[in-house]
Amino acid sequence: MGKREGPVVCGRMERFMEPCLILLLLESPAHGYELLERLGQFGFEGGSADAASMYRTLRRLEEEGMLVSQWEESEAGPPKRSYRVTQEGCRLLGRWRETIKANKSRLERFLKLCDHFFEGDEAECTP
Amino acid sequence: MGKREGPVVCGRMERFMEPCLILLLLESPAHGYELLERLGQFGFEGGSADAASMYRTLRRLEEEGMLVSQWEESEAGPPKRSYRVTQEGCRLLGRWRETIKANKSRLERFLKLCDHFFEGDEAECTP
DNA sequence: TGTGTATATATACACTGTGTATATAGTCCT
DNA sequence: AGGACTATATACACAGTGTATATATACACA
Repeated sequence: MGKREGPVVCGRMERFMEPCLILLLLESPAHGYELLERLGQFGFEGGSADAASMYRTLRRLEEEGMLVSQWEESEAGPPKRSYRVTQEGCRLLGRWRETIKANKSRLERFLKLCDHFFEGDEAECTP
Repeated sequence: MGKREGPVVCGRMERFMEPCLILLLLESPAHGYELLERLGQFGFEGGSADAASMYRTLRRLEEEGMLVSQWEESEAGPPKRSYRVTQEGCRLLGRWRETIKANKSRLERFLKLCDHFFEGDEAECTP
């Protein structure tokens, strides 16, 4: 009943949050705290790690000219920094799109070959 | 004509080489230098960075009991360390398989939403 | 009035994995 | 002897992430 089930299988996709943020902001301008929820659809759990990563990424993207922000007074709660995407940000998203298509293909090739060694949904194979 | 086309879009999938190596060794036992070529089918280019990463990963997987190795004398060239997968390694592959299925879904959700903002194969969208 | 909760943004520090560069060594060719 | 190919390995620096913490406003409730 230990929580130990072997070495970590992280499968973390580096920087993947970046294109997700641009895409969400393209749907509609928003501030960080709101984006944190909407990131859920791409598999981010919205924990404190994701929050830290998100705020860092938003700041960096603005430094790089991919986003612009403005402070907005809130009726309730502290002020929020609202972001929107620039033309540069759009071009960046286009490059991410190609990269992500390529990565999807890599995963598909892996899974296809993997299926030869697994019986349907079996969790194991034999050496 | 500069090589500069904006910030880096690395899209690196952390540790992805690990399950690829196990899968290739499940197909047939092999040594590192040979695996380096076969890794090409999963998008690894086989450069010196991949080589370093591969040898490190093979050694770690053996330490963790996922692989076992033995030295083999070669008719031509230096001896080679030949690896094969253990039962533990098979279980690990099973967990990677689930993780990678999940990541494929994340990428698909991204691409599907992305398509709303791009015209077919267009490389750009509008803010 | 003070305490706790929710909202909202931000950053310091340590850790992990990667990329670059380099080292070692045997075999074959010229 | 020198260079190319095969084969394995590791030191060092860097980049991205996770944890922990800091700051500040608004509101409910005792």
